[in-house]
Amino acid sequence: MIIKSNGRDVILSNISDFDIEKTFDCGQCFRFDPPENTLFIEKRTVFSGVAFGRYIEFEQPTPDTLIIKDCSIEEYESIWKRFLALDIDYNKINSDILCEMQDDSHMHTAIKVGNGIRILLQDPWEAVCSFIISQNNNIPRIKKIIKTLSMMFGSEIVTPNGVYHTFPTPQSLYEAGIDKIAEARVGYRAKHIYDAAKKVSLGQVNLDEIKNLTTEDATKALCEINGIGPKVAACALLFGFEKYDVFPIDVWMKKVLLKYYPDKDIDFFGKYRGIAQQYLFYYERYIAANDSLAV
DNA sequence: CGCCAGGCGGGGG
DNA sequence: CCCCCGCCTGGC
Repeated sequence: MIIKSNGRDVILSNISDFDIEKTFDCGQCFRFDPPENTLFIEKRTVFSGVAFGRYIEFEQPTPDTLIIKDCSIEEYESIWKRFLALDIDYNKINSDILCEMQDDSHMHTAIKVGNGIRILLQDPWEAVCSFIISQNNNIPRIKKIIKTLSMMFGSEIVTPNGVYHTFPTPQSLYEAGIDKIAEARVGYRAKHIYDAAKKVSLGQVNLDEIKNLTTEDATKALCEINGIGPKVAACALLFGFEKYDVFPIDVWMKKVLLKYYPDKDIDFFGKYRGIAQQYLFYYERYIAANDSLAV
């Protein structure tokens, strides 16, 4: 990978195993979108949004080039390289997954189809809160709720592309209270979001410490928050705490397990089972989407 | 209208 | 201990 700056943007060339569309479209992140005028059918190569308190725009004009707009090399190195997981060798991870799974044929196909997906490293609090919101909910509505909460309780970022808002801090949501949070149309999740905000604000749940715990202990710690169970904890740990050995099981993964792996247990998927899960998840939804187009 | 959407918590068996 | 139901809301 070659890192260069043209004085305005950071330009990465010779990148591999990175697909911006798959990465931002696989249900792990709710705050990045293509420009509004992008047609659904065309390949989407530009995604922009807010993370870590900043507005940022990414463009992948060719498979091996990534442009990070209005960004210095320093900012790339300290924030976006980690966020996009560009410091991680996915070629090696993919072969490790296949090796541990004894070259399982379904996994082989899923990796082929999903190649380029990267597990983003999002802000821990944002991941916790976002996946509390995700329970019993669909992606468009999750996105809408997070946008509303950010507008109500985040701080404003003015950009040439419009006004954006940072993700609300635990403190701002704690101060807001359940009733104000409920005005974002979050439904019964208001008390869950509030409980999370309260416990994180008061230090009853320490997200920095959770980072250093084993996956098992980290899961227990997160489940102290009302509204966090095994599924939400697993997603938060995978997408916000760099825990690759969790295995979120949702309705899609239940289908996958039943269909391809009826007699396997979780250990079969190896130490990168969180990433393996993401490939299988993407693959199953890809098949479902193609089936519905074919009819 | 009813059902469902990337679950969880509480109650009853 | 496990199973199962209700839950806010919006889209179909």
